[in-house]
Amino acid sequence: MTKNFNFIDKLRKAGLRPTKQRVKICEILFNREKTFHFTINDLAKKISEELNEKISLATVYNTVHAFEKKGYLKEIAINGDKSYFDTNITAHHHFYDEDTHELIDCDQNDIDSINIKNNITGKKINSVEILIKVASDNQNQN
Amino acid sequence: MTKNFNFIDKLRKAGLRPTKQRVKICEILFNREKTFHFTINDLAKKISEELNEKISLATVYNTVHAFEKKGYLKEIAINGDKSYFDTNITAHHHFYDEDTHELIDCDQNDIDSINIKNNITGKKINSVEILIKVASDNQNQN
DNA sequence: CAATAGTTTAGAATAATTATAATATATAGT
DNA sequence: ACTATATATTATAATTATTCTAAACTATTG
Ligand SMILES: [Mn+2]
Ligand SMILES: [Mn+2]
Ligand SMILES: [Zn+2]
Ligand SMILES: [Zn+2]
Repeated sequence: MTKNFNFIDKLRKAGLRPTKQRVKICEILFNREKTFHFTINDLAKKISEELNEKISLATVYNTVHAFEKKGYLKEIAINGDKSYFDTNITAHHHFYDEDTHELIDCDQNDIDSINIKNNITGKKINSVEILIKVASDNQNQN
Repeated sequence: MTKNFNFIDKLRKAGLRPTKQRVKICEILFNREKTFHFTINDLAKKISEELNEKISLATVYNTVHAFEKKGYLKEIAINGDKSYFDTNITAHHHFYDEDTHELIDCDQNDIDSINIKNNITGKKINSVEILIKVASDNQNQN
């Protein structure tokens, strides 16, 4: 309850109208201890599980993209299939479990900072991210 | 001409039948000095430009995936929209130009090797890749 | 409260990719 | 070389992720 006022405030500060749907999605995304990595489908499923009311899929897309634009969420590319989003908006690296298709945050202390000795001329670096793909050790050796 | 025999051989060695379409795609992909980064659409366009005959889009998809499975191509994830492929199959990092949507190989000497101090328990690391997103320096400062 | 601008929604539209099933081709065995 | 078999190609349909549309709804401002 108190939390909801926080979300309404948060949305207002970002210039987003605190609609019922946006506040609900905030609750699902940000009322948690740990980072949440999800696809739009994951989120839509969670909404229909945890909520009595439905939110239109278009609204889920719109809201997630609105949050991304305002810096509440980050988009992570894993494959060409679908987009992952991340409630951890700091610069950080990921493990991607190819068995479970899960994204896991990499502890920043576990990787030394990356030094790029030569950038493309006339361009500015916007982000530097590592993706570590892992899989079960006992695999069928083709 | 001599090149084609190489491609036929290359395909045979990988257990792929050297069909007309596969050899043609080999020519387009591998008869070049520099790494080629492309989307299926890029490749399909090149095929229809450089060839007199058409190759069905399904065959382009099938062939690219067959080559990927055999290790002739690598898939690179940039965003959730579409897949990029890479004729440079060695482990390497990329710049992604957000203005032109171009992928550029990063010289291995320009980045020190990455040391991951803690892996996920019970999992084996399959790949470690950096994606450096760059954009024009003189941008609209929102 | 009324006006307005912004939001939600169902459903249509697009775009990337994959599946289907008929036809064609490559290859191994004769 | 001819035939049988497995595999590949193709046009087209189907699927999936995402975005668009336009009408109904709602938050904010005065
Ligand atoms: Mn997006
Ligand atoms: Mn693929
Ligand atoms: Zn993360
Ligand atoms: Zn490359």
